[in-house]
Order: sequence, then C-alpha cells, then structure tokens
Amino acid sequence: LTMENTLIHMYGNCKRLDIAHAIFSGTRKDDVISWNTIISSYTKCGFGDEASKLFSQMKGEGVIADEATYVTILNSLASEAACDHGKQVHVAILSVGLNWSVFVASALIDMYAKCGNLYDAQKVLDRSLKRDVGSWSALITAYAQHGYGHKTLELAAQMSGEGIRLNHITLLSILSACSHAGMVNEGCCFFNTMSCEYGIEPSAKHYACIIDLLGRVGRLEESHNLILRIPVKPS
RNA sequence: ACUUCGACAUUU
Repeated sequence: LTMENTLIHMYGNCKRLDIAHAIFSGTRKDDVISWNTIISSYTKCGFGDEASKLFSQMKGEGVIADEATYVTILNSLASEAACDHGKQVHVAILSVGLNWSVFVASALIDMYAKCGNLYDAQKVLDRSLKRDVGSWSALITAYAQHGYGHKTLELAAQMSGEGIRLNHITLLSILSACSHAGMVNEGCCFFNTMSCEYGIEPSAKHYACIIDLLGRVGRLEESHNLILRIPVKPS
C-alpha cells in the first residue's frame, strides 16, 4: 500500500490525476494516507471542488480524518476562499479535539486570512493550545498581506516575547509589510540586521522585497546598488 | 512531516 500511496503522490505531482485516481480506485479505500494523498493531489492541481467531494466520500466510507486530512482540506478551501465551508471544517476540528495541532492552526489561520477574515484568524492563534513559528507566521503574513504594517511588527515583537525566533518566512512577511506600508526605515533596519540579529542570511526573495521597498519610495540609486551587490543566485 | 500534511515575497 505504501507503494500505491507513493505512486498516487507521484502522478498527482505530475498533474496526471487520471492515473493517480485509477491507482487510488484500485486500493481498498480504507487507508487515511491514501485518501490524504489523493485529496492533496486534486488540491494541488486546483480542483478544490473535487477535493471537497473526496473528503465527503472519505467520511462516508467511515475513514477517520486525521491531522493531515484537515490541513489538506483547509488548504483547498483557502485557495478557493470558501469561507462558509471553512467555518464548518473549523467546527469539526474543534469537535474532534485537534486544536492542539500547530499545523492545523496554521492552516486555519491561513484559510481565514485568505477569506479576508482577520478577526477569526487572530482568534485561532489566541485560542491555540500550542503556538510555533509557523502558526505565528501565518497570522503575521495575514496582516502583512492586508497592508497592516504596524500590526505586523507588533505581532513579530509579541512572538519574540514568547521566545520564538523569526525565521526566513517571518522576515519576508515583515519586509513585504514594510514595503506596502511605506515603512522604509523599519524595513531597511530588519534587512540590515537579519543576519546578525536572527541568523538568517537574506535570500533572493528578501532582496526582491527590499529592492521593491526602495523602489516604491524612489530610492532607485540605492535599489540599483543593492541589485549589483546581491551575493545570491538571481532569479 | 522522504508514502500523505502548515505559514512564502515581487510584477498583482
């Protein structure tokens, strides 16, 4: 069965859902990993509606959804901004007691954020039994993408206060937030100190963000100089 | 979390 699951995953990644589904259909359909794999394949190919149907079928077959199932289905709902269905899944998660999972929390926060519901996204983090850099970053990214620059930095400070260090994704969201909110000095400060302060060497994505930030406020010369001095592989 | 599974910037 491990072989079948591996093949479903492989064909799903190659966008060959026909083959993936044929292999899945050949199994006994009683293995949660097989279901997770086929649902994930449909999600990655952009067929969220099919993923939701399979999720219903899975429950109909009496297979118990696990942490990975919920994370996968939430990703699918997030990409479609399916807020009502997302709420229902959230209720189901609470009823099976999966709110200890940082992975489920991240996926819930991301789902609410992509639905434009920052209020519920914040509530998920506040009520999480466990928080890690991933669930914090999900919320920080949410505020960053909605243009709340000061709130983004405030949350990053709160996270640090809990003893959780910023990682490359958190820093990327912070730089993006500073760029969109016109917080030039703050953005430059994070960029210049991220290596010594947080032990994160700027990647091509971080460079892209800081160059964008400088460009937006017309500091094109500095922006250009920075481009010439990028030590990482350009994309 | 290498059989499945979270947060990912720019042009947008």
